[in-house]
Amino acid sequence: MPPSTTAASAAAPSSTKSATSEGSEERFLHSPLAREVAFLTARARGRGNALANQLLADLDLKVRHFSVLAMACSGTNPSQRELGGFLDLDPSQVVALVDVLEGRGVIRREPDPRDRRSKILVATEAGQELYAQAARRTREAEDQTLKKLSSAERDQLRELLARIVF
Amino acid sequence: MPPSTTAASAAAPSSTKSATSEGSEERFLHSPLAREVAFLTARARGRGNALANQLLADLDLKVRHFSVLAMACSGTNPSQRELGGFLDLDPSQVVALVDVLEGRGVIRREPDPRDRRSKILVATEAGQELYAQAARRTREAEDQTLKKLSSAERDQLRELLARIVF
DNA sequence: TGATAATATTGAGAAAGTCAATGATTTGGC
DNA sequence: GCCAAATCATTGACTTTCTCAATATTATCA
Repeated sequence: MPPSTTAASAAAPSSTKSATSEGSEERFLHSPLAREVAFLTARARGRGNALANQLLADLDLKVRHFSVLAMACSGTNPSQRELGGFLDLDPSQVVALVDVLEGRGVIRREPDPRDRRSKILVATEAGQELYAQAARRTREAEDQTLKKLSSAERDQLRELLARIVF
Repeated sequence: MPPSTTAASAAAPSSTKSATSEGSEERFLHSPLAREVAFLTARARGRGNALANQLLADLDLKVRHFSVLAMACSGTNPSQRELGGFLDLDPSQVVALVDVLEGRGVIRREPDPRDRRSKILVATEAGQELYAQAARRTREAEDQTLKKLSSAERDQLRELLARIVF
């Protein structure tokens, strides 16, 4: 038996080209998925990540490396486990990331005076300098992705996101 | 020669256990990274995804499958290429996802009357039913992840995110 | 018509994520 | 103080996801 609904009855994609740079996405803007914050955050993260990775490329960094470098520069002296918890990384991923950054001489593993199992991450001088350069680029990336938002709206977005993830 | 800066001078993680369920993250809350929306969206996406995947598990769905099912159910009749663009998926990933969903009989590839290269995605009856069940679960997941936000704040968050990703 | 581009597909390889096992160490109960 | 259980970093295997190039079919357009 044939399905009750006949498909492909509403689409008219190729006729009108949008004036802006966007393609045929207006059609999907009112779909239920486009209202889910899970979808929206996934897309925001995807776009932001891609742009940031692009801007960090000439420093041989990806956002994942930048994130651990940033934490090593933060003065909070995180252990690897704490870092993994904060960045949502498996312990094994942490050692891999720390290995490459330590291999580049930008961070160090230091013994934790309170617990000899644990290792504390700190940035070297070179690490601080690299972080300074990288942070400029990620700020640029953030500015770009938030360009449609006012300063107040950016703070608002930050605050709302912080409320749901902490 | 010893390094100029002595590390591990400020941490006191294990002494006070937080009253809530969170661990030692308060220490990192004022780090620069915690103010970056790239980081916040990544974390939000990670948490949301994990919870949604959990709630969808008994339907043998992940959010990635749910997303294409949702679009197939939306009445917008997306082509595979359009779907990939909207969901930030490589064409090859789209065919893989569509293959499994079509194999389960919940969506169909239909010929695009305007372009015989392209294939349009529509949901079957079984697909609509599966989507109804799945959507309940993702709504539950969203409600859970946004539980600290008022209804107005949720709308605000949705609107701000939509502005930056569309 | 013929050249160029776009669509879905395949396949290969890299990157990222997941998980279990292990040695060293700490913690907590006794 | 001692022993069992838990925790931390690490390794290695494995799965999933991502990325990219090549291809056959079909559209577009000069």
